[in-house]
Amino acid sequence: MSTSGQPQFRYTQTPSKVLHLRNLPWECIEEELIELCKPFGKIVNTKCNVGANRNQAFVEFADLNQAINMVTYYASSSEPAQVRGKTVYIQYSNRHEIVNNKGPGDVPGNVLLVTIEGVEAGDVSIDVIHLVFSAFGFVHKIATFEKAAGFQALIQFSDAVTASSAREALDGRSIPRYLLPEHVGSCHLRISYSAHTDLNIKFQSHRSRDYTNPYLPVNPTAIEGFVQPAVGPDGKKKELESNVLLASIENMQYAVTVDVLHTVFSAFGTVQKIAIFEKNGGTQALIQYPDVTTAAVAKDALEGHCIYDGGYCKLHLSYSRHTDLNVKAYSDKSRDYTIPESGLLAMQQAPGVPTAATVWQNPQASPMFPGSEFAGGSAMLAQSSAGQVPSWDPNMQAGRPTFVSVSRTFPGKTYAPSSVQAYASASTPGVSSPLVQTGQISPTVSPLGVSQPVHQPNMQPGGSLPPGQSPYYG
DNA sequence: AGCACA
Repeated sequence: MSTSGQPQFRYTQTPSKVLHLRNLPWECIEEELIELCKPFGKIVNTKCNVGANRNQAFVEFADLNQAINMVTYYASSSEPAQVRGKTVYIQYSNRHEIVNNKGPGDVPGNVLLVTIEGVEAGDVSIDVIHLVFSAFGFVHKIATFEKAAGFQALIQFSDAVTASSAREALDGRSIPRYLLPEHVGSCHLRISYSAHTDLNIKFQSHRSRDYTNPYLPVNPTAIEGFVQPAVGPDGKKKELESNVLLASIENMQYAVTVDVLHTVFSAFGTVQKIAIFEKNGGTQALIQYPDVTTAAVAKDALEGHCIYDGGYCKLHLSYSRHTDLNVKAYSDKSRDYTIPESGLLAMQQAPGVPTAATVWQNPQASPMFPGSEFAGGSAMLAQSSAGQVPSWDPNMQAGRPTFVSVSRTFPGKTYAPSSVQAYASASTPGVSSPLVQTGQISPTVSPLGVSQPVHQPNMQPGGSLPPGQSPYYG
């Protein structure tokens, strides 16, 4: 069944109504493809900006003869096919139809997902991002974070039209050099659409902003300047407490699923959300409780204990810097128990950020806050007039007008007052969970028994039960 | 300048 493999040469290729175009300018847009091809027939589909360099494209004609016409025409023409002055090479595609799988990032929305390539998180301040994107309209909110893909930002506009104008203008372009630190080489913006419609910004911080809500509290850790481990009265470092626990799972010989974790951690109170992920080759999980107290009890009770008998899946717990996980409601790696009917809702959940089953934003996550001045000391804050779309010139030199120094308060356009309500909804559901007191958890009694005694792995302090008891995940 | 990975 190996049909591929043989290199196809121009003269031996079987005709197809799909043509493969190479050597296009990377900026090439569909209109230009159509312009080039439509003299030869009816175009029913295109796919442009294909390939690593985004310089290839496919065009599908309604009829095979139309494609043949185009190929034969340019095969004997003295004028090569051109787009923007570049010679375009045309051949039959080795496929016979274009499959347009629009990824989630291609569905227009009011929130953009911007990947800033070639920079570290610290290189591009949120003010610079705000400045750049404000050129296209009022930026409501920005959340930045680091992912495998690199430094990313979600940028929320009023509507999809504004967002798409920003995308059209900026995708593939670079942030002007003068807005970047010296050491940054190139930094291309890769822009797609997020499925989010309204970002949930909890704090104004150096990595997230809500420009619609001047009353939003400033990240407390930002005010302090640094997130430094608090020092207890005894002078020892005290962990910052949190309602979210970070569990590292050691010696993970058996599958640890969301359900298993839910069972284990529910013994101490309502578990709101769980996210499992891989880090440094190990498995970790975040478990969110409604409050710090519950988390503290669970942490103390479970620390160092094993999910399975025999020392398997040993838990090490610490407090996360997260306070509210933003997870898919229902996936194999995450669960949001605060959403009713999460099984159904899971289908509609917004996969705003690609690649990960779990996504969370944390305004407090970075340990550093640059400077005491809240706006990060940036003198580059600019307030461009919302709604206007200045032309974007990446070669723009410093010293251009438009910069005004803006105070360290946030540009206080109070738009939708309704946005305030959104924050109220971010709190915990009104489930008062009966806490299992620490004292009640004898080291020899499995807390698992509390909730789901049947068919669940045994929570053992150190494998002291009779050996040979196998976990139910075998 | 050489085939789409959503």
